[in-house]
Amino acid sequence: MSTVRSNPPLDATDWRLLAELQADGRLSFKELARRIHLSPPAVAERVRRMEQSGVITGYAAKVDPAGAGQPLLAFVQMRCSLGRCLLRTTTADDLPELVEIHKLSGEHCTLLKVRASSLAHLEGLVERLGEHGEMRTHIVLSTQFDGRPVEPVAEPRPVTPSAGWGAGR
Amino acid sequence: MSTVRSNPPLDATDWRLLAELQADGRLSFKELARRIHLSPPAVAERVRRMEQSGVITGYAAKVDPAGAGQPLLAFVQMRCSLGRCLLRTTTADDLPELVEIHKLSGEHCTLLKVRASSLAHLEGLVERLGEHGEMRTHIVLSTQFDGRPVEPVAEPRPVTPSAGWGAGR
DNA sequence: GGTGAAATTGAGATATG
DNA sequence: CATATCTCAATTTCACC
Repeated sequence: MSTVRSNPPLDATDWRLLAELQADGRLSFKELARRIHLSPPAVAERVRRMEQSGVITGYAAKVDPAGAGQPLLAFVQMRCSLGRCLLRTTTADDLPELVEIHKLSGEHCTLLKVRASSLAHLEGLVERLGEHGEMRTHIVLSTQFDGRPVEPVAEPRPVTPSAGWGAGR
Repeated sequence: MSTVRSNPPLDATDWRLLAELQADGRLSFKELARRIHLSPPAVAERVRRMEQSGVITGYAAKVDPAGAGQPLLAFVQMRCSLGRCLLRTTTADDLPELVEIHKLSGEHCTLLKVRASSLAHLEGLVERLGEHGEMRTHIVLSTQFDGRPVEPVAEPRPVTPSAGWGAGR
């Protein structure tokens, strides 16, 4: 509801809670409290704060696309033709196989992640997408991992500047 | 546990359950039953079957990466140098910002999806990845959607073959 | 901000029709 | 597959530290 604002940074306890809840979103406060050595009310308050601040956006069942009949995955780089841009001429309901849309820097404007049930299905899909502009399709042969939980990252270490170039300003 | 086998195809009721559970993974059987007009035990049996057959792989809290301090997203196409392949010289724990790894057909062998807390962070990360081979980085400017639920897709319609070419075999 | 304990509410697993 | 009962567990709210 509220606009995006910088939330108070997450501490180590919050990250432990997030790790547990991303691995199993149905854990009770009692079980969570046991795992991170805190009391259930304390856990409940932290979780509620992360829910209300937008860090936790919801809870979902994880579905295996292959198990659900969509074993094929591909990425499609697109450069839309003027007036035929996919985002302006098509709605999400028309393309259920489209699972991600990102606008990119660089020479191709859009990156699509698509799932399909068969090569024939993928072929038909690529045919349809081709109506919207130039594109380049990459079929995924295997996936090492996907949907990895959000984890804390190390603070950015400053890049060691080459001697003689000094700081950027 | 068991090997991947073709499961009995999902019917319309299963897909409705999956839609509800992907939108809210904490719904009770009672509430699920109310929404799809079925009895709680019937719902429970369907959900259990999908869990055991591997269609539903688990339940997870959804975390907003930006809210968790990682607002930047990028895709990195890589062609690993021989003997320096990322997958063989690095472990997942060393690169928490790496959220997806896909091996691709085409001229670049690998596509990485990475998250970072800042441009400085991303810069340092790209520097590290560069040690493993030739690469091409695409920064995401905006995301229309991501983590879209798995939905039923229309059966592949056969591509209309050009007259005069006949069937493929 | 976290701990402890009690009461209320609700979920899930039966057995039966 | 629907209905109904039962048993068990979790959440919430309070007072205290």
